[in-house]
Parts: sequence; C-alpha cells; structure tokens
Amino acid sequence: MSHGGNSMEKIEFVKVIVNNKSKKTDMEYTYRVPKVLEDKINLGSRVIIPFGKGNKLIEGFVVDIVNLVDIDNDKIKYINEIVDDTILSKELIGLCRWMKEKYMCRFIDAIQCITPTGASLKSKRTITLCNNVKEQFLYNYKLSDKQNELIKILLERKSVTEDFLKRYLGYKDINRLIKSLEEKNIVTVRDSLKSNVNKTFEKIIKLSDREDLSFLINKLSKRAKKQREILMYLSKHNQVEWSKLRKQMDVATNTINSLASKGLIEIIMVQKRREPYEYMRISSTEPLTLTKEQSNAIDQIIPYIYQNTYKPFLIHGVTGSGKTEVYMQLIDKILKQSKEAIVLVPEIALTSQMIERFKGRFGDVVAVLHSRLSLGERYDEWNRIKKGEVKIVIGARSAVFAPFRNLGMIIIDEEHEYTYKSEYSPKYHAIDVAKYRCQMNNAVLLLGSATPSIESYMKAEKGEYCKIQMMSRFNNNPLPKIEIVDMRNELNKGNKSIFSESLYNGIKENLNKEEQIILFLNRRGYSTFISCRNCGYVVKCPHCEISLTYHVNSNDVSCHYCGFTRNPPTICPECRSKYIKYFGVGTEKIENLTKKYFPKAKVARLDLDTTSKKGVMDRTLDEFKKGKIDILIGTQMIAKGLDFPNVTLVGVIAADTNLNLPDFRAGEKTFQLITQVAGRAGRGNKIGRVIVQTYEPEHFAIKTSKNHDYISFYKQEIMLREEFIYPPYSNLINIIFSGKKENDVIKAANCFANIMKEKLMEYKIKCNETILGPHPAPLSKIKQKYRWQMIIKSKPVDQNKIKGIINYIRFESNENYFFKNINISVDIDPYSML
DNA sequence: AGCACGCCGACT
DNA sequence: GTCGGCGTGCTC
Repeated sequence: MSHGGNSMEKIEFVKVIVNNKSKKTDMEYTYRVPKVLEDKINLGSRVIIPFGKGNKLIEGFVVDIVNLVDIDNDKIKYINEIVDDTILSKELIGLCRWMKEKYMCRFIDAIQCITPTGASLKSKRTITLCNNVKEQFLYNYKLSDKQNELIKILLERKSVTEDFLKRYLGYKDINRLIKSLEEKNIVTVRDSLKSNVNKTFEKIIKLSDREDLSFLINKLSKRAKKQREILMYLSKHNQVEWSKLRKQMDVATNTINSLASKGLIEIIMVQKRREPYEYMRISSTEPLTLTKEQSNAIDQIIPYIYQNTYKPFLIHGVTGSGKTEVYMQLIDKILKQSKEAIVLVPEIALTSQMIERFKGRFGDVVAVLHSRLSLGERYDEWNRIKKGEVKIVIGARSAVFAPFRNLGMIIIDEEHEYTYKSEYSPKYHAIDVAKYRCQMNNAVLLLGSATPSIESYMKAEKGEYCKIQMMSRFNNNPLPKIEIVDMRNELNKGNKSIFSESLYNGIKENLNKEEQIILFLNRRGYSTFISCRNCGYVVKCPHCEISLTYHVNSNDVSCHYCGFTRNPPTICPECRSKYIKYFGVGTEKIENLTKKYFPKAKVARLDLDTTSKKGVMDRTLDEFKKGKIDILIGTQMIAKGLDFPNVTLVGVIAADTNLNLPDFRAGEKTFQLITQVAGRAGRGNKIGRVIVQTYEPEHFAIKTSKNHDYISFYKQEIMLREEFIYPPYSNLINIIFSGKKENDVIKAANCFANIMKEKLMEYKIKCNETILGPHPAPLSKIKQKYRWQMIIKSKPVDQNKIKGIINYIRFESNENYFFKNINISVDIDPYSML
C-alpha cells in the first residue's frame, strides 16, 4: 500500500499537532523522525511523542512534512512511535485547517471531531521499584517519612499507577516525591499509552506454508485421527475460525495446539470486525419506476456527476415525493463512476427503514455511522471506509467526515434539521463541511427537504444552489388535510381538557375504523413545572436554574438538562405551605389522559424517557407497524421519518409551545414541525387528517402550514429576517462566558464586550445593534457554572475581521487577565440564541 | 493539561 | 531544614 507518495524522499522533520486540553499548545510542533521510522511516517500519521518538561508521552498527528526548521535544532525531539501510518488524508488535514479558521476551534479539536473518538490514546504513568533496591539497605539512603511510605507500598506491590498513588496518599502534588526517588535511582517511572478501543480478536487456523509440510504430515502418528481430519478440512478450506472448528468438528483445544507445535498449522489472531447491523435481515430491492418529477430531478443532476465539478442542488420536495429513490439512483451512477457517496440523515435511529432500502439495493458496500455505535464499532466502520471496502456511508452529522478518497456526492436529507449543527466544540454545521468537502473533491452536493431552511432556500432563490421542485407525492395521494383548532374557543365552550372536541371525536372515529393515530407534543414528562400557589416559588434545578419536570412512572422530579433527580416536594421549600401544584402538560400526562378517555385503546409513548433503554424504540415502532398499538404518543422523535400506512390521524396537542420563545427561528421551527408531523398521516392508500391545536391560530407560521404552503411562509419569514437583520441577512456569533464565580464571569463578559466595541470602532465596522449583551445566558447556570453570553451580529463581509478581533482579545490583549478561570466558548452561526 | 521552578507559611 | 500549597510560564 502506498502512503501518499512520500516513500521516495527521506523525511527528516514533521510538524505535529499534540493532543492535550490546553489552549496554549494549539500549534504545530516540529519533531525529528528517527531513522527506523523514516519509511513508515507519513502526512496524516498518528504518532506518540515526548512532550513538555517531563517528556510525557502523548498522542500527536503529523499535519505537515518539512525540510527546513525554524527553531533551535537542539530543542527538537524525536518521534517515539507511529500508531497509525495514515489516519488522516491530505484532504482531511485541509478540512481541519479550514474548521479551525471557520469555527475558531483548536486544531486538535477538529482532528478529534473527524477521527473516530475510540481511537484516541490515554496515557498512564506507572512507578516501579528498581531491581537492585533491597529492603535492608534502604536506611543507607537517609529517606524521609513520606519517601519511606511510598517505598513500603512499592515493596508490597511491585508497581503502582500514578492515579493509585494520588488516591492512596491523598494529595495532588506527588510528582516531587516521585522525582526525588527517581533521582536516587530507587524507582523508575514509565509512561504507557492505552487505546480506548478494545479490539476483539479471533483465532484463525490455517495450514502452515512450510515447504516440508507433506513430510511433516506423513510423520504424524497413525493414532492422531482427529488431527488428520482437521488437516483434511484445512486442505479444502483456506482457513477456519477456531470457534467454528471447535463447534463443528468437536475438536479439543489440545488437538489444535498439538498441530501448531508440530508446525503443521498456524494460528493467527485476526481482528474481528463488529457488525452493527448483523441482525438485520435484508431483502434486496430493485430500482423503482420513476415519476416525471423524479426523473426530471435525476436528469438535472447526472451531468454534474459525469462532469467532475462542484455543483450544489436543493431539492424542495413534499413529504412522500420519493426523494429516497432519487438519491439511490444517483448513487448508482456515482458507483458506476467508481466514486463514493455520503448520505446524511438527521437521526439514524429513525432511519432504519432508509438503511434497509440502501442495504437492499447496494448490499455490502454500505456502511452506517452514528453516535449509538460503540467506540469499537465506530472504529471498525471507519477503517472499512478507509480501506475502500465501503462505497456508501449513511449516517448522522459526523458521517460527513467519512474518510473516502474519491468522494463523488454528499446528500443531506432533511437539510433544515437542527441536528446537523453540532452542539459540541467545534460547533460545526454539516452543510458547511459538506460544501467544503464537495468543493475540494469536485463533487455534487445535494440538499433535500420538504421545508428547507430559510438560509438554504434563499440561496436557491439567488441561484447559488440549483433548485429542483418535487411537489406531488409518489403515490399521487393528496397531502393530508390540516385543521387548525383554536383552543381559546374550546375554553369558551367550557372544554377544559387538553383534547379539543374535534381531536377527541377524530380519535374516537379512528379507533372505530381501526386506523392508527399519532399524538404529538414537544415536551416530555408529566408536569413541566411545579410551583407553590402560596408564594409563587417554582421548583428549579439547583445546578441549572431551570424548572424541574415531574415524572409519574418513577415518581420523581428531574432536570431535563443535567439529569438531576429528587423526590417530588409536598411542601413548598420556600414558605413551607402545602399548596404545591403541578402545572404544564408533558407526554406522560397525555398518555395518562388518553388511557383515561379511551380505555379500550392500546397506547404507547416514545420520548427520551422511554427510549433510553436500548431496543425499546425499535420494539415499540415494530408493534405499531404490526397494528398492536392504536395510539402512539411522542415528542420530536416521532415527527420525523416514520412511515406507517395505517396512520390516518395526527394530532398536534400544542402547536405554539415554541412560538413565543425569544428566538428568531421560532416561526420557522413551528412551521417545520407542523409540516413534518403532518407528513406522518396518510402515507398509505387512505387519506390522512391532521388536527393542530393552538392558542394562536392567526400566526402566519400556523396559517401557512394549514395549506402546506412553504412558499408563502418563506416570503413572510424572509421579510421579517430582513427587517430585523437576522440570518441570512446577517451572521451571528455567540460568545459564552462561563465560570464558577458569577462576578468574575460578568467582569470577563463586560471586559470582552468593551474591547470588542473599541476594536469595532477602530476597524470602522458599523456598531449599532452589532453587540447584543452581554447578559445572562438563557440557561444561566449549568452544572454549578454561571453563564453569560454576548451575541455579535454582523454583515457576512465583516465576519472574518470580527473573528480576528475575537482571537486578539482572547490571546493577545493585555486585559486577558480578566479571563482567568473563565471558559470562553465561541459559537459561529448559532442555531438558536437560547 | 502537565510539569518545573520558585515563593511562602506551617510544622517538626 | 522539609513539606506541600499555590502562582507562573513553557511545552518542538
């Protein structure tokens, strides 16, 4: 295997990114390559290097190869070891550099983000007593009490880890103690690095390839019947797994060992590949006949697949318009060009139907990447892709980093979904990354959605994306009819329940017709907040400052942010009154009330609380599919992707839960949600019906959703965005300051804002409304840390200058004394300002 | 982040 | 003296 063509020239020096958590080591360090590693090292190698004064061994990544060195030669250390000859391709290193600039993260954060996390190494320090140290001579050394204590421990156990010592001795600064003993040659210190991935190995048995094999076989004793049998088997089959041999032929371990010791067979350890979708039985599928709209879409895109140029498309296609078939037929073309494709989906757990279809069509060349894979599984899949065993990757957000070498197309299904924006640093958006990778690979970028994000649709309108419309459903069914129910009228009519009259009747009718129902509510739990009627106190999480939600099943109240759980209060913690009341409606309460009103119906609930156990999700959906469940209740997670033909009624319990949040995307989110949930109804031959309950029927996001009228919604929303200068008319940067002392956090935020304002003036960037805040973040306290935030709104052209200023303030300004013990996190193009 | 170095107060 | 906490500055 060639490794990027560097095998010819000698590599003397490389630039390495070190893997630690410091902001101050975010640079490329020069290392010397020892002679023995000269042929093995490469651009993109993962290496182990000595770092810092203690020469601690840590992990690093080779991101450049250089001939000339710009620092003192005697400062440069040697690479210690190569772990992976090439974990990063040149393209992916370029991607990391781009991410570092774009998202203002450290180089190592970008690397960690795109490599399988399971691959990272953790260092461990062990202390061992030197061999020549004998107990009786110890007094010669004139040791202190502490030193003697440590040696006593070491005399009992030969070696201990540093972590163990810290715990055992009960203080942090044990390094001085260890060092003092090391200098006296009493102990030795060794660093080792361990991978987080437990590779599973399997013993494979095969005939040895010695020339004198037949001679050896003849020498075999006549009584060794079993051994001969095995050799016969092996001469027919190339190799066999130990476990299989033992089961099939009832072979004892001794027999195999004996054959091995005579040199007749070889036992090799092979890394076993974990198969996450092994259990899935897949029937193969053929390409379907296309509708006019589908073949039109394909015809528009295909030329660019052959042409080898970057070209972005946006498919605006209603739910059920058959986008998946379009994707598959395009990918077929990609494969025929011996290129590779990535398909991103918002939530892999809900996409098993799609995976099934892809595996059915393309078979073994499909790999699946997502966050629910174990570290080992993910590592294996990554390596399969790297080795070229895989041509198509389906996965959630992070699959956009799939290490293909000849990428032809990236498809992002449901491109408007917020899950494509990472919530961890680097807070990348999969569409940005996909765009970059497609440009670098001259590939086609294909975004698809029934409700495109305002940003994407505007790009399509402006011609930046090529727009393709698919406005009719694949089976020619009409879109389900949406009824908007004004809940204020229900109250006037004297109906205080959470079910409006028409929803109640609808459910009843459907149960009679034996057709299924989905009820949707965007809040889990039973009651969403608990408050005292006497003093108004609201029970909040002590760590996060958000109200606690009551859960019936577990009879406790918990924080949906950090998971903090306590017993439900019966008296007010503030005023000790007994008038504690539970307010707000969550999915659990809906479940209870549904069971109460419709006692004969079989009801199930899907939300984070029920699906935390593995397999519950699949089982519930399977039962629903088979008709064992009449009414399915759930949160966000049932809004997407589900395709059940017998569902003819969808009820949205409260459409406006998000509408009044101080979030410029509130309208967009509401429209998307209603449209999406509505898409779950009437997917079979029967016509679907959707009932949307709301207190704000006149809001345009709700009004336009009634007729599935995305274009009208877009026109009104984009006007608002322009008026208030929100994206896409501006770019946002959210800077979050967090720390243990609230006062320090406030000082840091204000100091940052002041320097920012000064610099904006200096660069003549228009200042009115540019800086919002600093003010307490909507989640003002998370896990004992206070949070303040500041939002910078700027014209897209000014964004780079602003990033420059942020870097200046963070790393160069004299005042960065204020930022000690304060964590500053930067979010470029935040999805939400909450 | 580690680690060393240096300062300082507490304790034999 | 010696030990250990704590602040500072550097890491190819």
